Amino acid sequence: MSYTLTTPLYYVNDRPHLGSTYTTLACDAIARFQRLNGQAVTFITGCDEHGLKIMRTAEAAGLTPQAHCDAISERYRDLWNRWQISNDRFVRTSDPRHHQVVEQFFARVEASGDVIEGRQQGWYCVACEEFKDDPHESDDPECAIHRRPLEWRDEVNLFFRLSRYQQQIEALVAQEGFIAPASRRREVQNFVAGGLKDFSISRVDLPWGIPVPGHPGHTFYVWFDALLGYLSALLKPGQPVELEALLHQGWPAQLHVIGKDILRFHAVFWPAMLLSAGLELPRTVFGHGFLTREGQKMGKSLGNVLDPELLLDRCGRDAVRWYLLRDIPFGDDGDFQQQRFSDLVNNDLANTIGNLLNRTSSMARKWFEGAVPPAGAAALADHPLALAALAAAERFQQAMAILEFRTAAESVLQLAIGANGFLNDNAPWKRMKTTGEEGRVGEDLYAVLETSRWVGLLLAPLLPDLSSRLLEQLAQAPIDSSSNPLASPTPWQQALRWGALSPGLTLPEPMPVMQRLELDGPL
RNA sequence: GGCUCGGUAGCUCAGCUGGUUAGAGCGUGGGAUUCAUAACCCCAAGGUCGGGAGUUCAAGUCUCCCCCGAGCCA
Repeated sequence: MSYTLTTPLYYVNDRPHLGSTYTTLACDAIARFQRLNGQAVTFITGCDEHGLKIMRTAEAAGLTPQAHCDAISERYRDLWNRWQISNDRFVRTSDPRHHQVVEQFFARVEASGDVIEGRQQGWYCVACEEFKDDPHESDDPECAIHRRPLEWRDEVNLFFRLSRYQQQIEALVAQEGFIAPASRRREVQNFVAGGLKDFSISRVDLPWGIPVPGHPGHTFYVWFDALLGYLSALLKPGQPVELEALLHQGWPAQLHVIGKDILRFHAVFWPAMLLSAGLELPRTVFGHGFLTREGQKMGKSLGNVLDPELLLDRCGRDAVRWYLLRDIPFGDDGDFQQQRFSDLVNNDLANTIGNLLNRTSSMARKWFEGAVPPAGAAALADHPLALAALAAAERFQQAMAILEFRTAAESVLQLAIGANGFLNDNAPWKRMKTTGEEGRVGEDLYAVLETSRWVGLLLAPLLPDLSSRLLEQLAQAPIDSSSNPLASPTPWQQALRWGALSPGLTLPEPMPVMQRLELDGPL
């Protein structure tokens, strides 16, 4: 059982932004979920470091391209560490071993007869690293996306014969589940139906790139080389570079998670390259949406960029993860709204989930000698909260499996809401005043404590930190979702059994597991 | 210009193959309560389901036209 998933390899043109953080957090939740369910996960992320744009950015900063890439990629690595991203690999395309992978891959593609020489003529946007098909203006065309002047190119390049794969790609793209969410499939299908054209895979006079073997003066086009990073990432430290070996250690990838803007590269060009090289295709390409902020696009010109480092420092991992995963439909565009952000975090995490445990633990400690009360009938599988917990877990599993984080989060939240309601209905604080009712009170408290344990468990892939704190308050070991499982069923799966909380267990002093977010002023 | 995806309560969204009084969360207003992180629980407020026409016994849910937003291709 092996599950490989990837984030895009982030282009090191600039420091990490919220978009890449969003993608990476989502992948992290998926990776953790898969591990908890027994999969041996290889979670890949990394940086894409070649190309003219990088070279110029480095130049402008007075650095060599390598020094620039070292610095930026380090920021990514550092940021992911601080977010506690559980990636297994961090690949860099300037790594010498990646060069070897690219060379071997190219040799296969060339052997398939898919590399030809061609003349590339047209307007080029350095920021996109793409030729623009047909800019209207004749004199000084601009890139519509970057609003920067296009550069005229006329050079002899190597081309990949994408056109030969027309039928195979058409079939692939039409396949249920290959492109997700399904709403994005049409767009790609239309593009493919328009006829695939060979695309250039090399550049001349671009020193910051991987030299094309047998073609002096040519370096590989960034995208050709960057996509292959997914393969390089599978190499183990010190392992000799051999493409064939990767087939036994994680390839094909189960899932590429990307932003919707690069869907075409992943769903069309990449599979064709793999077909040409005789390698298996990834199972799913998921193109998620973009984040806006208070209804506006984030951008330097607007000065409204939300910095992930600042967000982390001021709000913490749990809050941001919860908001992004629980409130923004994964796949669609989403809007970051600060008011809603703090409302949701405070309501869901602090008030509903945190306070549930806090109030129950307090009562148990006060009336049952600081310990988990005797379970009695509450340990039975037909207890209303047992049924609720089971139903929530099922819904959670189903939703996570199809990347519907919102539904998954919602199911956990509903479980906690139900438990709060249960407490109010049974009012143990009232009952406690009547003699002879302790047994019943104990059962009710046990049921809610047990429910809280389930909440803590289910939260593990989404909010590993909060999950640990929740479990700690229940004297339970934290759940490790960052390393691959050794046993089957996994400890997590084993823990998801109603009644596993031991009566008599000493409860630690209640401490709020989630601080309310008090943001004065905009982030 | 062609195509794709959206337009449902103040906000973010659910509403499967058409069928009882259109739902949830947040926000707002009221009530109840004291175990708890001024938390929790209950109740309410009514949105011509973007607009128009059509199909049907019946349409938010299908068809056509139009308007608005986002995007892809030209």
